[in-house]
Amino acid sequence: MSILDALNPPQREAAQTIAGPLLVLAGAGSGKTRVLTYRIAHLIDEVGVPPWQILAVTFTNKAAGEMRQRIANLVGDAVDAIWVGTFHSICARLLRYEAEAFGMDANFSIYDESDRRSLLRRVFEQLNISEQELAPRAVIGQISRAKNAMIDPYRFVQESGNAPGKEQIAEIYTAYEAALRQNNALDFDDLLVEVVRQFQQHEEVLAKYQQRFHYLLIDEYQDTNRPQYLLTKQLAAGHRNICCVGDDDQSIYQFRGADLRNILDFERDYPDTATVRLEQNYRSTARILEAANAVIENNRDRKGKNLWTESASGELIGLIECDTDRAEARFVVETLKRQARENNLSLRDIALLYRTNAQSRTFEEELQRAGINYAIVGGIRFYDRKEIKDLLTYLRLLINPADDVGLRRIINEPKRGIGDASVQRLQVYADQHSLSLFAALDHLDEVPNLNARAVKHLQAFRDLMHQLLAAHNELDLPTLGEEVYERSGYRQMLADERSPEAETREQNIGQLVADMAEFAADHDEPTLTTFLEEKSLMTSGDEAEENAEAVTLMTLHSAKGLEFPLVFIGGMEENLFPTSRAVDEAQENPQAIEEERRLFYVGITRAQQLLYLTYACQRYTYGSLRETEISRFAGEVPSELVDMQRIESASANHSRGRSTPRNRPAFAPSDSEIPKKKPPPQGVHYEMDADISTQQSNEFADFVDQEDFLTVDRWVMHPQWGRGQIVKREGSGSSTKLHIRFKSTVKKVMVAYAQLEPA
DNA sequence: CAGCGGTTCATTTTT
DNA sequence: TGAACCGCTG
Repeated sequence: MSILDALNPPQREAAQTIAGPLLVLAGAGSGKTRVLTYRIAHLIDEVGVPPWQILAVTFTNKAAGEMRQRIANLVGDAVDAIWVGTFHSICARLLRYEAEAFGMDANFSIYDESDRRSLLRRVFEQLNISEQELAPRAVIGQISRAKNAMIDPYRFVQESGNAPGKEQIAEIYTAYEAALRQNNALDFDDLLVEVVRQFQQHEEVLAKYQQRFHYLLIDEYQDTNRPQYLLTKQLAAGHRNICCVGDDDQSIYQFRGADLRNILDFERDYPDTATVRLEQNYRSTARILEAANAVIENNRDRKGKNLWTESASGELIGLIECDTDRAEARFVVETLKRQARENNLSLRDIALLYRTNAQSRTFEEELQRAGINYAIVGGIRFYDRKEIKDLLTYLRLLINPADDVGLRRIINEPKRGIGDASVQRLQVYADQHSLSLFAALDHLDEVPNLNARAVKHLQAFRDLMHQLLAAHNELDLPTLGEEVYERSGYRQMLADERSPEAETREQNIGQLVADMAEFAADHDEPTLTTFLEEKSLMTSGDEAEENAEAVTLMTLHSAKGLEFPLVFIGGMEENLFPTSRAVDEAQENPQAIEEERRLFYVGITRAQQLLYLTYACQRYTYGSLRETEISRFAGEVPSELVDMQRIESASANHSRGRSTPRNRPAFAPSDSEIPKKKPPPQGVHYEMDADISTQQSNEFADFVDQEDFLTVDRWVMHPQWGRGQIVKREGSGSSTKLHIRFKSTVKKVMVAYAQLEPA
């Protein structure tokens, strides 16, 4: 009797082939995650491998969390010692651990896209380049590409040679890297590239990890880029027990440097590779699978495989023509309502997929009109909201005061009378004396041209930061968050505004503090650094709530790895899906369309039972109605699998932009009567009760001790995770922590912040 | 220095 | 359609 008895023969082979290199080619829905988790459980429970010798790399934090949970179900607490994470989070961790050996400052900031842009703006200023003559976006793209090709500025300069404009890019790249270092900051690309480089230069450190990690597992190997590939190779060189899992047909991130060769050439890199193919699909109906196979067949650049299934044939695939994007959204909403009713589906079973985030709006509007709950994955991350990012930036500065990009962001946020002119003067002084802006604040009397008023405001800001620095050493995480919120004047600013938007922001900040509390409760050593690191490496997909009764809206990219009984893919139009870019590129290089096709393949294979493909003959783009053409991909689905329909809009009343419903019930408001309120904030954050969130923690302490519903075995409601049962209670007063079992996971929460209610 | 209003420009996809 | 940026005014 083995754990592996639950697997089919190829799955079992993949799970128990533990020595040497192993490539698992896992088709969509073939039980890939199952194999990975059972493999790890097998290693620990049946082979006796200590869990800390295992490293598992996933594509998203969410996938890492799910894998952890599923492994825990099999092996229990042993899961805690396994390293599971994304390449980026693992690299960030490595860099902090080994900062000393690597000769780095462990307190580095991690720059996201907007920080990166701000930094580039500064570099443009330095080099006297205007954003008109050179698009920052393009420059960032080129720099990023160079980094991912492991070309440093020095080599870039050498190789830029005669290509027009390259010389200038080289200059910018050099200055950009220097600026990053001055700010003690790394961008996303750096996290990977730095580790690879440092390992090359510090073999003794690499050797340590090579010895430690006896077993490596890399998921979504088809989407690894060059540095990820190199890092994998470096680490695997020790014990050579490397297991890569992937599907060349689902490679959809080549646009950001993923290299299909990593998987196609795996057997060349490791000549003694064992290869296992998982080709039985357990997810979709036969028709859906057949459609997927037929579509991907059109790609030349693939290893080739054929998924099969024992499932019933299922329904035909709907291919629906609509007049406009609005009609498309109406059709989708009507159909999902009907299908949910007829097939007894939960809203959770339904996904609306699209190529670009911009397409979500119409769907959102129609869902709102119909009163259907929805959740968006992607789009704006919670941690990208202005107020959240501002607060996190204050916190970031407490760790790394040399972070000029961060300092500029918050020095006058909220407004405290420090304008651009003053910052500019401070910057000049800082540059002359090779100081950070923060350090320059200590020499205000030496900064030329500052008037008394500016000096006063700058002093006040400096004092504020020093107070917060002191607070950082004394307070626990959530309390520090509240302190920053209060002392910075941010709370006051929002309170003064008295608008619904400000109220939402206040609630979001309440959520941030609650997150900090959760983090504190969940980690043995909750430091600000690790908190910030986790949050800056999170994606919006990681935030999605699973228990919510809501339809899921997301891009096809975000949908990778997920499955739903009912799936709609909208916008099946040329120049949208495939994108106009891909279409243009295909003129010269027919392969250019293949990544789009793989994306379509990913989309189709998300569907378990029912699949609809929809397109609109006219679509609003850039604010005006444009004619469209059906996507070539629609025609690649064999016609015998398709039920084609045209949805007639009753009258041509859509010419006014927002059309009115055809058979509008007398009692329903028309569009113009609906208050043009912004859609509710995405995700789960809008449900929070403002009154509760702004309570002080010590008021809660008394409350907590009085409340008798917070005892073991009782059921409670958590605003984020829903209903759960208390399994354990730790500590007392304001530091009381509870372990609560929710539907799919056990969470530790801090009572003082968790806003629990009896259930 | 801050806030307003006008203009311009853009849409892939995301760790 | 919108966000984001610029320049003007109070």
